[in-house]
Amino acid sequence: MNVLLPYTRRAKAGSLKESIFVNDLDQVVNNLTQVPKFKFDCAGCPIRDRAICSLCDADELEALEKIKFYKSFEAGQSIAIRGDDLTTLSSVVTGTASLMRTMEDGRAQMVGLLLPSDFIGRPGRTTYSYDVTAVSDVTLCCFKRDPFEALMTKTPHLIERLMEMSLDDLDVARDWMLLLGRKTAREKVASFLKMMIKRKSVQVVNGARTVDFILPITRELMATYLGLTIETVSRQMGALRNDGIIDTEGKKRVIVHDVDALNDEAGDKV
Amino acid sequence: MNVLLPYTRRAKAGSLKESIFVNDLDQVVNNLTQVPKFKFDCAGCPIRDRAICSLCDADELEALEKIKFYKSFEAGQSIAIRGDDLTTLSSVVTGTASLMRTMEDGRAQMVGLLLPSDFIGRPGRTTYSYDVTAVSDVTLCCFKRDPFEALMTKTPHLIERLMEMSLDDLDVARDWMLLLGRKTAREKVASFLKMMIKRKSVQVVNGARTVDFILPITRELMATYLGLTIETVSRQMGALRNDGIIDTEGKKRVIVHDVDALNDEAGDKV
DNA sequence: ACTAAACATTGATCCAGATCAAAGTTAACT
DNA sequence: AGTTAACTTTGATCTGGATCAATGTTTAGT
Repeated sequence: MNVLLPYTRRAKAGSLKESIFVNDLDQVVNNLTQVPKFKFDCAGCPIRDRAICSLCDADELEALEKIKFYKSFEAGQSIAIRGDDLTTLSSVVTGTASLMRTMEDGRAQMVGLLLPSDFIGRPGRTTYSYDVTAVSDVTLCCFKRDPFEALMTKTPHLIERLMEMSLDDLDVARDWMLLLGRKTAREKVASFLKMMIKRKSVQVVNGARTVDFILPITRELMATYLGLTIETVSRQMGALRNDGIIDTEGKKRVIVHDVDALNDEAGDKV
Repeated sequence: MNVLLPYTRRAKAGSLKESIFVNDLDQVVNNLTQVPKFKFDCAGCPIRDRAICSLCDADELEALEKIKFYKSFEAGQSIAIRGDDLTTLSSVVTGTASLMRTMEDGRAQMVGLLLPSDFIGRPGRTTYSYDVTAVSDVTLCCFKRDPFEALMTKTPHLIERLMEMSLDDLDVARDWMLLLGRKTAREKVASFLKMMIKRKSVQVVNGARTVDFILPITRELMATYLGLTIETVSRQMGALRNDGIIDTEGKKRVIVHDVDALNDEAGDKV
């Protein structure tokens, strides 16, 4: 049996300062300079090119702009609980959030990691299907469901983009199923690091070989993500370090010496 | 390590007669009476009410009817391999197919079980992301990608329905992730039986308590589905039988005595 | 009815990863 | 700089499910 404490235990203990995670350059800059968190309009929006609105033209964007509003959450805060009324649909603008499914006895499985541009909620549903939690400080671009759905019927670009995004999410979920069902602990951890490199589009330092980045989540969340325990994640990180595949510094910094070697450890052919 | 033989080994050995699976009444009737397999038009289509076309009005249906054609596969046959050109999109009309991801060394994970009305392929992709295999004899309603996509841009009902279906698939995949990552073998097997009852909409015999049905897949595919080995699936089926939760007859028939008891074993609250 | 291939069950043993239990680090706040 | 709570690592042991190895059962085709 594989019982993890419910994630809410961590959330209660969270405080603003202690949990600054460095997910991308924008956020680092925000944190360092204490810039007010959501002073942008659509024109200056950091996720304009890949969010739900990315196919929209100027007119459509204007209509969206009229009904949008921002909302922010501190690291560790619950954004929504499975079963909550889904009155608001939103996009992650900055920060990282988790999508989680839990069992009565506390066993928890992360089923999605939400990064900037990812969409929360689904038109046509009236309640949340998952627990959504802010992993780092998070800013959401929100729409009330009714006006958004009304707009959607008039704006094929929105449906098209939402469909693209849903199908991409489906592919990610299914790859993840292979990981959860068939990969070894070492392969799981290597796959996770590989995915971090891919999704964060981390800058490559030494001619596509060495990559240096900051993990956006704790060992506990990694374990929840990978269907493992904290101890196993820790041991596998240690093993990858001993085998010279990676180096670590502090809790969060990871240096991958040879991306190809890491890919081999992940067990995917391509 | 958890190596299963690649599914293709089974496919090669398959022959038509040996693999008649009883998925639903239509198919039983087809098999028994040797009715030609796809003599229907859209008006008489058994999946009209829930397939990709379910929101379409008469005009839209007529346009679809012009470009559709049928294709059938024998049990065990490969429908497509990951990486194949995705020139044809299709809906399952009768039979059962599997969506599979495999690793180089033969480890395989089923990532979707396709039943009548489920859609295969995705607009906007040019290759298959998964191996698709006919589990029973399968009939598909097919569309060439180009004319279908052309039609889709003019027919919001198609996009809307495809989006609904994709989002449903995503929820199924994520529930499955919880199963793969955190459930015990017994819970996995119970969850599978529960899902069979739910998705097949099997007729209830004794006042919502006893349900009697035919498994559409072998122990091997159940194992591939659940991230287990054949032996473990077999032992857990035996354990559920010993504990009086189910009875079995032959390889495929299952009698669930108490659906509520089965639900408890599956480990989901609702 | 018989045969052979496919499929399923059962038993013995093993091992990857869980669990239990400290001890060691890190970093926010005083 | 020191304190403390949160987080991580490391070690010892246990166990659920994998693996190895037969044996039993079903069913298509002769």
